[in-house]
Amino acid sequence: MINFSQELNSEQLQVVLHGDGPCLVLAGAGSGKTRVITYRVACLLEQGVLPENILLVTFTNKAANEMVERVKKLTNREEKLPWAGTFHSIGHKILRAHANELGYQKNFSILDSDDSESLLKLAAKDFSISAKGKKFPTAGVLQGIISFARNTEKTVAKVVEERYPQFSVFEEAITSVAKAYEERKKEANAMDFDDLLLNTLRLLNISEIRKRYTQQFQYVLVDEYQDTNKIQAAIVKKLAEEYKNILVVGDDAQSIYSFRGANIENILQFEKDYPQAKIFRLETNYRSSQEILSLANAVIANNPKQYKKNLKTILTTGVRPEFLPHGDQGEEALFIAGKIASLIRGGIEEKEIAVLFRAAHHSQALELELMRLGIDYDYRGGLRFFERSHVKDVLAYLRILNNLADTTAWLRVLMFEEGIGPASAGKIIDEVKKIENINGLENVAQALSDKAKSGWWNFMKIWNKILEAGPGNPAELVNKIIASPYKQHLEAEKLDSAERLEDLKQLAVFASRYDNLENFLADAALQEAFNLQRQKEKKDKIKEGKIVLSTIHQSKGLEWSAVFVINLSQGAFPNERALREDGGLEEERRLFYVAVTRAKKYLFMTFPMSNSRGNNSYAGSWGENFVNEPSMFVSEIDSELLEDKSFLKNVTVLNDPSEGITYEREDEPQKKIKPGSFLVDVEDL
DNA sequence: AGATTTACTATTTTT
DNA sequence: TAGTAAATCT
Repeated sequence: MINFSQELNSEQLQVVLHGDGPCLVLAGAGSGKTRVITYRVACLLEQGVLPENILLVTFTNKAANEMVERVKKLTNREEKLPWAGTFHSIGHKILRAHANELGYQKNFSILDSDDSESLLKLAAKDFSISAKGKKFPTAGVLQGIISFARNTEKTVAKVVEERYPQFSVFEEAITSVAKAYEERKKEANAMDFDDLLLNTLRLLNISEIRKRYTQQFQYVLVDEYQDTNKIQAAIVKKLAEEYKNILVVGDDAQSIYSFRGANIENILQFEKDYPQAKIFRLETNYRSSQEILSLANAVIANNPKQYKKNLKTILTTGVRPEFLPHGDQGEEALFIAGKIASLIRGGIEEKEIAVLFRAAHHSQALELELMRLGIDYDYRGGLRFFERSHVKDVLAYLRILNNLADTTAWLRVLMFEEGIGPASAGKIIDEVKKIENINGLENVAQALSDKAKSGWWNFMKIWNKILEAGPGNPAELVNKIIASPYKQHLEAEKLDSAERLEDLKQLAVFASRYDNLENFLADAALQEAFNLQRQKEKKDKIKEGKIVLSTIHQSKGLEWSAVFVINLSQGAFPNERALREDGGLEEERRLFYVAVTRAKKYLFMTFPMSNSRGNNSYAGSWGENFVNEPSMFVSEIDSELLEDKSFLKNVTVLNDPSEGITYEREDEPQKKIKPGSFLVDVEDL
């Protein structure tokens, strides 16, 4: 038996023991909400609830896997929770079982955002008109519009009107493109990420199917509820219909995904949907020191629309957070690298240190510096494994094998054959539609020009190699592709082909966990396999910890002893583009809140006063003006809360591009410095 | 016409 | 860097 009262505080215990019926848990940052859900699940299992009767929805598959592992340990059971995962992976599981009912074939493909963008491009081709010198939105923008519309249950026209008024002349055309896109997807027997949610909801509207699942899920638990959208909220509401044991956990102050249709109002709506809902508050912060928490509270207080929370903490370190301006990004990087080295010397473990930033490319200068100093880091901002182009190439071959109608997969593998461009690729795809099964591919060549034909036969060489493998063996399939002329293609085209081939061998290792192509492809698309692998890697390297570089979005739910939030200049953070959106400033502020509340003991906020020309940096660096202003969030912090008060109080950064920056502080006379001439405090290194 | 090469520009966040 | 538009090649 688990000794709950010993391992949980009284707030947490309430939820774990009494979380039946509809429950809304308002959990502040660092209040142990993951812990509460984990223990709640363990508690249910100990009460004899069967694993398959528990639905646990988390924000990432990784979070789900970690929770499941902890539950296993707590309860000393070997069995997994079969229904733990993201909305997308759970939706997919349900859809697999009932695809036919919605007019899909069971082997449907999942389109990631690149795939759907390329399909959209095809769909948009017929509609690309320009009006009054205005250009039709790019595929990326179209995707944003259509996806947002679907996730918020608004019409495309309405979204254009509200969020993209500059394209209002194209309202009708965009609506037509959206329709054409839907048709293309259906033809390709494919679903995009939004479909995984929308179609799940459609299935649950069929009463026999709904019954089957509502009767199964005695308990429904949802983490990060503040970041769910309308569709997701509707899905869980349906699934919990029978038993009404639905427990949602969230923090409105940490809602950072509204660009994806997430809706904080879901929390308010929950209370309306279940007027009898129990409301729990977790207001004790176990993570951060009082000093850090005060700073976080001071900033978030500027967001007027909020649940009132009264976060208490039990930790006081006496160390205040620091705000540290530097000359430019290079010096910022140098400082951070030096500080990290001294923190490590001071006894803080590498894995207890993180550097957080607003956008993936903000870390570039820092990465160079860390590499130079030989500090190893784990980078979470950039391309993930399954998003690398060569991995996607290989997956595309497998997708075709699994679903011959998969247009985007075809486009991908055909376009890099010499002699085949968009036109011939289109022709081939049309020909393939006429074919009954994969053996008929030989005949496609007839419709092609001589040049395209040679490209086609090159494709067929790879294809025939793939067919040597057993169809039920994903690992062998991957290995066949590595052994095919695709390898020569990589070697000819890419300078780093050796590394890429290594990746592909890794992919074969992932694949060996599967005996079924469909499941392998689905997990790859939903990033599930990758996360499992990452966990394994972590276990292997438990001793040689690395510091973490991450976007703030990806740092959600995590914590470190020391956290750097970098590039705190106006325009970079808050992000200039985000500010243009409705409610953008509030969301950026919540993002800042998330960033600083990741820190347990030490928080450093850094700010590059200038961007050197040619440096890959943000706002203001492009024209002549390369002087930054500090982030407005910093001015929302009472100087009493910071370490170096004098600096913050009197710094004035003036726009004087030719001369550099003029600044003033209490303890020094006015100083003028040209960009690039700043010196780093040697003590810090 | 369709494929390929070259020149140029713009970078938010993600299941 | 990577994705796109324009220019050039076949």
